This record gives sequence, structure tokens and C-alpha cells, in this order.
Amino acid sequence: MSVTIKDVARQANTSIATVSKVMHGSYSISKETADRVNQVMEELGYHPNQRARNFVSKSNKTIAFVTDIDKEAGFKNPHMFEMMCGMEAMLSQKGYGFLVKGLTKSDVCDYVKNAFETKYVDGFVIHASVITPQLSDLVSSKGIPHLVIGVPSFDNNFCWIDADNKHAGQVAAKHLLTVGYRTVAFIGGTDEDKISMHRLEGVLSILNEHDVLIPSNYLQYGNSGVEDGYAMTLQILKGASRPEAIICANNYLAYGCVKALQDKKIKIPEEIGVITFDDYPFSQILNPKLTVVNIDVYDMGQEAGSMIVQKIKKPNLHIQSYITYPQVIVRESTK
Amino acid sequence: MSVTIKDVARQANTSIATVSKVMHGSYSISKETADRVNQVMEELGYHPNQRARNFVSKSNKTIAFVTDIDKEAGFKNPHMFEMMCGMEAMLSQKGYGFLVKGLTKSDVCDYVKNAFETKYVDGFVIHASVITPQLSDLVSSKGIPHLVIGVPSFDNNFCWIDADNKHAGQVAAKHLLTVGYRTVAFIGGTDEDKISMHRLEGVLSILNEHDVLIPSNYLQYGNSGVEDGYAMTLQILKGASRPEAIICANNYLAYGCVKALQDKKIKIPEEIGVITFDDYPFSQILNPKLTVVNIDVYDMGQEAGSMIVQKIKKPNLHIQSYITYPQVIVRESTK
DNA sequence: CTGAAAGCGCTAACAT
DNA sequence: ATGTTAGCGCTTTCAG
Repeated sequence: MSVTIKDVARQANTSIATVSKVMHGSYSISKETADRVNQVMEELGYHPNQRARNFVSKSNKTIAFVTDIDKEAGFKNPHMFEMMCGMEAMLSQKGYGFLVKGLTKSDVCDYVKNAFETKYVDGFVIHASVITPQLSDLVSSKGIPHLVIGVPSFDNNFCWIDADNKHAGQVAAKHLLTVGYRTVAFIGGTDEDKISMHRLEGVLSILNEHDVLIPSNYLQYGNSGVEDGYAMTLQILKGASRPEAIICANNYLAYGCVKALQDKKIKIPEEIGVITFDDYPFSQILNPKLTVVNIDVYDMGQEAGSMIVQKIKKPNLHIQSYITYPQVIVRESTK
Repeated sequence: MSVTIKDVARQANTSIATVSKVMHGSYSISKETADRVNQVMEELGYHPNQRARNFVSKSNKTIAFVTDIDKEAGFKNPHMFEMMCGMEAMLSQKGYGFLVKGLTKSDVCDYVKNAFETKYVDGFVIHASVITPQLSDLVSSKGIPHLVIGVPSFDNNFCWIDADNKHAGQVAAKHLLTVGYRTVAFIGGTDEDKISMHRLEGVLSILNEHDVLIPSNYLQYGNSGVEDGYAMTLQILKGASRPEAIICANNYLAYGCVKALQDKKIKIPEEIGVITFDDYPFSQILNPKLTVVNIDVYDMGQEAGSMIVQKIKKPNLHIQSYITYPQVIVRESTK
């Protein structure tokens, strides 16, 4: 059996209450006894039993991150993992454990309900990919501490945070204008691609603000494959006038765009500048290296970690907001 | 306060012991009382407090995955996350929770010791990037249930599993020979890059077996950047005779290699075939799409999950082995 | 400043 | 078949 608080108390010639107090840094303990107790703890190699603590304090000090993870997730969704890393770091720092649970949409309700009722964990961070209206009802009716990552696409009572892609779009457009590009085109995903749409929204808001005209062929939508980026860029090039810069809604599109430009012997960044979003290793490998507006998802994860513990402490705290730390990383694809 | 076992007992007119027994399906309970108790539990919406259970049963039913995760890990190390996904899935299936803990090498010992002693978790899966000889001593002296992912590079008592990169190298070489390439070159990482070295080892074993001669310039080592792959390929091309195929130790190298070949107007796969390892999305984006030898790390994760729970049940089980599921995915860069 | 004692909710001997 | 009871290791009043 491992050493317990009793052993420490006996050895230090005090009561367990005193030992407990020194562990919690109570002021009402004389320096001598505190020192003595600390020393004994050291000698005995005492470690408080976390389970006992969890039990009496009615908290596990752990939060569950629930999301859908299937095969290939590691490769297809590096963002999510990056975010998880930030979250883990913050939770660790705050003394919380980070439990990850992969679930399909249909199983989430049951899991959350049970995990909450059995007090298996203290709170939940839930990826927007697995939320449902029923889950919203559940968490709000039971007051389950939670935080959703990603904007829900339906009416809800969730607390959520998301990256502000509109803002990121604004930052991209602003940067282009600032460094001297006068006309800009945009290639993005389909209507369903909310991220792309939000980025476009931001871009347009800035362009309008600066009275930059946008010929219709400057706006291209399609799938997000490399070849789609290639084709859309060609479409843009076909028009009467060429834009001075192109904003690509994501890295794949940007790769296709760069290829098309190079095939047409158009110099980047002199003749046309290219900017995209998210700092995948990818962007640094391409030639030219891509200028990107990066959203620090690690930071967002940290924020999420910090928020969920706040929520646990103040259950009536209600957060529904976009947060973001967009930052432009200037590389070779823009002047 | 939520309803406890006492409430159930009172309401059902029995003792808490009886309630506990019906929950655990004890045979020595009459059907009537069992039914009654179950009904009361239902009525009251009773859920056993998991924390109390953990406390008395001295087990959390959770295993911790400890690794070093810093910023960018999500982008730089998709493999690890893919592996984690497989592990999570398996552990979930076996009724275990999956806790992830990011730690630096210097902190791992303390953490593991403490987490074990405080019974915070039941077992550990540890990434080889954070293991030390001290940790080996610790886990073996205390009999801590663990499994390390990756071969340790020092004498140790760990249980470990790893991907068999040598085997993967053999598979790559064999495939090349099979489809008709007669001479093959290899570009890989530095001496310290064990993965690259093991892959090379496998390649050479097959080449020797088939009496394929390897001029010294066919073997190139360097860093693993795209530009390194480019430069090494050029080195190879400088030689008196050209190889018919090139094996690239990783994706970045492969990208540089392809670029160099294309700049030299060498046709892939007709004049020179290219093969690499690991099925990053990357490989499918390049033009031509890359033929790869893939190692299914998700499967490996599942294996790891399954092994650690075995270890918990049978502590004297000792595993030190390479496991792997290499599979060649033929795409455009080889005939 | 320190200690005694009462739980927290559950399991598991041990009685009955 | 069921109930009594003694913990598990810790926190936290409440006295001293």
C-alpha cells in the first residue's frame, strides 16, 4: 500500500488535519510544523491519493473532449489535433486531466448524459461535428458544463466558440491592399463550405470599404481539390482584366492556383500575389513559399480549456462568440 | 445533491448493501427485492457515483497516453494522432477511458510515478520520444503497467511495440523489382534518423538478395527537407549510370526528388520510378501521385490499446516486438 | 495554531 | 437472502 496522509501525520507527529492544511497552504499553520510536515512528505515519498480527493471534493478534475474520430482523422484534420494540444496544455496547467472520447453523432447524447450523471468527468468540450438539437436540450436542461468548438448551424443553447473566419478574411484583404495590390480575386469552396464563405465575407467587407471593384469572374467557387484551384485560377485569368492578387480559401486551392499561375508563366508575387489561410507545413514547402493568414488553433484550444474550467466554476456563464488570433505570416507569394 | 445509494435503500426498504448487490448482479438476492430496487433506482433516477466507485475499487478504468506535444504537433506529426485514434477506439471498446497527457522527457518519471501511486490511472502508453533509462527502471521496479510506442534506443526493460520499418523497406524494394525496375537508388535522412535507416536496411537486404548492384552515388543521406531531396536526387543523376527507380525515405524527400526529376525533364515513372513511405494526403496531391508503402498506424494504435489492457490483467506479460501492416498503394509514380 | 471527528458514496467482509 | 459495519484517504467544520 502506498503512503497515506495518516503515515505522514504519524511520522510528523501531528494530525491528519494539519497535514491536509499544509498541503493546501493554510495560513494558520506555524512555519515550523509546515516545514516539518513538508519534510516528512518528502522523506516518505507521499503523494495524495487523487481518487480520494476526487471523491471528497466531488470533482474528477478531468474534462472530456468528445468528437468524431475515424481513421485518417490524424491526416485529414490536423487542425483539430493542434487545437487538442492547446487544450491539453491549458487543462494540465489548471490541474485538469484531458480525456478524449471518439463518438458518432448518434451516441453523444447518451454518453454525455451518463458521464455527467455518474460524475465521470467535470465537463465536456464537444466538437461541433457531433452536436445535435437534442444534445443542446440535454445540456441546457441539466446544466451540464460544456463548450462547443465550432458554430452550431441550428438554434441552440450551447456555449460555443469558433475561429473568426470572417475576421481572418478581412485581415487577408487588408494585407493585400496594404502592400499595394489594387485588385483582388477570390477562389473558394462551395456554398456548404462555411469556413470558405466566412472568409469571403470578410474579404468582401474590406474590398467594399475600400471601393475596390470586383468583376464577376474574380469570384470563383468550387470543390477544394488542387485541380479545382487550378481550374478556378484559369477561369479568372480568362477574364478581360487580371487581378493583381488572388486570395485562396485554403491550402489545396492555393496549391492549384500557384500551379496554374506558373504554367501560365505568371510571376508570383510580381505579377500576381497569392495569399491563403492556415499555416500548414505545406505552405512552407511550396515554391514560392506561401503568405498565409494563420489562425492559431493551438491558442484557441488553450482558450477552450480555460473557458471550460471557468464554466465549471461559474455555471451560469454563457459564451457564444468568435475568437481568433489571425496573424499574417508574410512569405514569398506576396510583395 | 444527487440521489445516492442510501436514498435508494431507504425508498426500497432495504439496506445499501442489498442495493449494491443488485447493482452487481449478486445471485444471493431474491428476484422480488432485486426488481423493487431496480424500479426505485429508475424512479429516483439513480446513477452510482463513479468517483466513489473509483475510490473504493482503486481503479479508474482509464489509461494515460503520455507523449510530448508542443505547438505544431498536429501538423508535424499526424502519425501520432492517427495512432491515438486507433488506440482510443480500442480502449473505448474495452471500457477504458483514454487520457492524454503532454509532458517533456524530464517530467515523465515524476508524472508516471505519481499517477501510478495515486492510482490516477490504471496503465500507461508512453511515446518513445519521452522515455529515459530512469523511466525504464521505474516501471520495471514498481511493476507499472505500460507499453511504449517506438523502439527504445538504449538497454531497457520496457514493453514496447513499433512499426517495422525494415520490413516496410523490404516491401518497397520488392515492389520495385516486381514491377520491373532493375536498379534502384535510395535517398534518406541522416544517421540519427532511425526510421530512415531501418527502411534503408530493409531495402538493402532485398537488393542484396537479388544481387542488384548499388553504385555508391545511389545512396544519399542528408536532412529531410524538400531541398535536401532535390539536391540528393541531383547527386544521383550526376553519376555515370542512372538508376531506374528511387526510394525516398519520406514524403518531403520524395517531393524534392520529384521536383528535381521534373526539372531535368526526366519522365516519371517511365524513365525513373519513385516510391516513398506513409500515405500522407501529400502523396495524393503531388503530380504524379506518389506510390507509397503505407504503414497502418491506426491499426497499430488499436493493437497498443488492446495490449495495454492485457498487460493490466497479466502484469508479467512481456512484449518487445515490431508489428506492422505495410501495404503498397500503387499510384502514378511507379510503373 | 492544532486536533478530533464527521462525513463523502460506495464496496465487501462478516453477521444474522 | 439481507443487513451491519468497517473502512477507502481525504477535506472541513468545530472545538480547544
